[in-house]
Amino acid sequence: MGSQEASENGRTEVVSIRSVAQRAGVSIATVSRVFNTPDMVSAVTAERVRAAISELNYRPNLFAKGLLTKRSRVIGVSLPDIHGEFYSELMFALDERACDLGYHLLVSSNAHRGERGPENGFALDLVDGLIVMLTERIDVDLEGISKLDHSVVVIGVDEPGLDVDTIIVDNRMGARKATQHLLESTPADRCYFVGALRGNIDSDERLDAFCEVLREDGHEPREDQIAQKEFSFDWGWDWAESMLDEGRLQNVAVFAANDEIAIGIANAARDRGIEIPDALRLVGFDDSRLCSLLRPRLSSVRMPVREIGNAAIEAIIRRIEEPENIPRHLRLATTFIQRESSGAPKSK
Amino acid sequence: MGSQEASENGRTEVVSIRSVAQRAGVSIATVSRVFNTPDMVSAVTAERVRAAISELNYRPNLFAKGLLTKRSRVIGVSLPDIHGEFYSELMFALDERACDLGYHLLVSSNAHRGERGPENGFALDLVDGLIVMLTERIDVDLEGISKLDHSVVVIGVDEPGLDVDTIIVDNRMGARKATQHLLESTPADRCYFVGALRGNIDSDERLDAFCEVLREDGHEPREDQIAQKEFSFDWGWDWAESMLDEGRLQNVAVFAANDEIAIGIANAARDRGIEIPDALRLVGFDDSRLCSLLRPRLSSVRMPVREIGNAAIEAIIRRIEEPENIPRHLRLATTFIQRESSGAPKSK
DNA sequence: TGAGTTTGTGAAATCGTTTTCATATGCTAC
DNA sequence: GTAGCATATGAAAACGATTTCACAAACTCA
Repeated sequence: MGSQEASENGRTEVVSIRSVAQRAGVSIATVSRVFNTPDMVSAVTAERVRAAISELNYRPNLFAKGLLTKRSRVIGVSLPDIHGEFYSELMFALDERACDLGYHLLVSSNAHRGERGPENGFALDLVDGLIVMLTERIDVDLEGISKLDHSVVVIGVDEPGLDVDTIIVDNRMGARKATQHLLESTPADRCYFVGALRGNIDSDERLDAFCEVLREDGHEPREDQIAQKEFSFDWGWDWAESMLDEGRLQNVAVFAANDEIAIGIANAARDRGIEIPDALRLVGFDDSRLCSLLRPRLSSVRMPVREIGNAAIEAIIRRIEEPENIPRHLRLATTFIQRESSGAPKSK
Repeated sequence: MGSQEASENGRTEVVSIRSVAQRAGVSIATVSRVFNTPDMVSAVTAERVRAAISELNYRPNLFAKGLLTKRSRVIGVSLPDIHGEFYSELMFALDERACDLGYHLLVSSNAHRGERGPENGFALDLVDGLIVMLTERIDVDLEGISKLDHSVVVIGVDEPGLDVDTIIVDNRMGARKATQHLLESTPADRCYFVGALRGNIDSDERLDAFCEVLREDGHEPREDQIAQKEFSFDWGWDWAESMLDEGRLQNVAVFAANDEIAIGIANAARDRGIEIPDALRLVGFDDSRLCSLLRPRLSSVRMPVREIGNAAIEAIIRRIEEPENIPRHLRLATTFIQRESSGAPKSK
C-alpha cells in the first residue's frame, strides 16, 4: 500500500491537494497556505488541515510546484574525471552542506559525455543551479557556460571574463612551501618536478611555483628537472626507473604533482635500494589518506576539499536565491604537510 | 542572453511550446508530437517545427512534462557512509550506466540524515526510483522501504520478505578462497580474523566464511582468533600492537575484513621488524588501489563494484519501466587476488 | 453606530506540457 | 461517384500546485 495512494470509494487514486482540502473542509488555497504562508491561516483551520495532511500522508507534487515556482531545490554537479578520496570527500562536503540548506544534488561526471559540455545531457531544466568543476584548461568553455541561463559556480578556474562565481585553490602557496622545504636539504640543481602534461591547470600552477622558488634561490631550472605526463602511479614509477637507469636518483629531491606519482617514485626507488628520505627526499600533493598509511609517510600538500565543497554550495545558493548579487571569486589556501619522506622525524 | 529567453516585442519572455507553435504556424499539439511521436507528423511540418525549435533554442519544461507523465528520468541514490575508492568507483559505474540509458542521478549519503531513513529528506517525489545501499543490519528498515510507493533496488542485503530487487555481494566466496589460501601456509590454530563489529553485514559474512573453512579443516576457531571493532587503519594497528606486545604475531596468518585494517596491521608489524609474508601472512578485502601500491603488495578480495553499479541501474530502470516485473535477486561473486603479502612471488 | 481596517478564506487564473477526441483532407476500392 | 479508411492536424481538457483578487466577518476608533 503506497503512501501516496488512498483507496476511496474502491478506486485507488493519488492524494492531491484536492483530497486534503476536501477532507479538511477548506479550499485548496488554504491547504497551500498551510505549507507556504502558515501565518495567513488561523490556528484552528491550520490544525484541521494538518490533520488531514498526515492522515492522508499527503506530500505536495514537486512537478506542479516547480512548474509554478520554477524552483526544484536541486543543484546540478558536474565533475571531471577524478577518483578516489578526493571525489568522495568533495561529494560528502557538497552533499552535507546542501542537505543542511535543504537542497539536493544531481550529479554527473563529465567523463562519459565526450564532446558534450556540462550544459548538455544534464537534466539542466530540473536544476536551480550548476556547480561545474574543471581541471583541464581545454575544458573551459566560456561560451557554453555563460550561454546557460542558470546560476553557475565554477570550481578550478578563474579566467577573467567569466561572469560567474568561481572557487579556486591556491596551488602556489602549498607548492612554494613544499619546494622551499626541499631546498633546505637539497641544492636547487638536484630538485625535480614530476607532474601532468601542460594544460592541466593544477599541475601547471604547481610547476610554476616550483620554478619560481628555484629561481629565487638563484637557479634557473634545467629542462631535465621537469617531467610532465600524467597523474598516475605508473608515470611516477617509469620516471623513477629511467632516472635510476641513468644513476641519477641519488641525493635528489622530488616534488611530485600528486600523491600517486610520488608513490610510484617511492616504490621504484625502494625496489632499487634507494633510501627515503636519506638518498631521496619526496613530496607529493593532495594529502590523500595514503600519505600516512605508507612507510615512510609521505609529505604532501593538503587541498581544502571540505572548504571547497562548502563554499561551492553556499555560492550557488546565494546565486540562486539572490541572482542580483555580483559574482564572487574565492581563492582557498593549500597547506604543506611535512612527514618522513622529506625528512620529518617518525611518529605513529 | 540566456538560451531559453527570446526578446520579442521588446519584452523578454520564456520560450514555451506556444512560441514554437506560433513561429512554425502549427498548434502546440503538433510541436509536442514532433518530440514524442515523430511519425505522426508529416515530414514537411516536422521540418518546419524543428527549425522553429532550434531558432528559438527551445527545450521543453521538465516540470510541466513531469506533471503529466509522472516521470523525470531521475534516479535517487542513497549511499551509506562509505568513502574513497569504493564510493567513487560505484558512483562512476552508476553514473555511466544511467547516462547511457538517458537517466540522471540524484545522490545523497545517509550519513547526514541521522535517524531519518532514505525515504526522508530526499526529493523523493522527483525521482522515478531509488537505489538504496545498506551496510549495517540495523539500517534495514523493511517498513520504510516497502512503504515507499517507489521502485526500489536495495544493494547490500537480501532479507527474505523484502519485496524489492536486491543486489548482494557473495562475500563468502572470496572469503573462503582467501582463508583456504592462508591455510596452505599456516595451521588453522594460528589463523586470525580481524573485522568490524557484529552487525556489519559484510564483516559478519566474511567472518562466517573464515570460521567455516577453519572448521572444515578440523579446527574450531578459538575466541581469541577473532577480533571485531571497526573498518579502520587504527583498529588494525591497535590489534597488531597488542598481539605484538604478547609476542603472538610470529608465524601467523591474518584475514582482515578490509584493506585498511590489513594495512594498519602491516605497518605495525613492519615497525616491529616482523617480516611479511615470511613471519606474517596477510590478506585484506576490497582490493582497493592501495593493494598494489604498497610493498609488499597486499593480497585481497575484489568486490565487483562496476558490476554492482551496472546491475543496480539496470534493475531500477527495469522496475521503473515495467513495474509489473517480479523482483530479481542478484548475487555477484567476489574473487580472491593473491599478492606478495600472503606469499606470492614479486612482480612489478 | 457606521466608516475604515485587518484577518481569514475561497474562486479562478495560471504555469507548460501531454493526450484525447474531433475534424478535415486525400486515398483506395467498389 | 461515394462509402470507407488512413493520415495529419487542431481544440480543449487534464495534471496539481501557487497566487491574485475579491469578499465576508471581525475588529478598531471616532
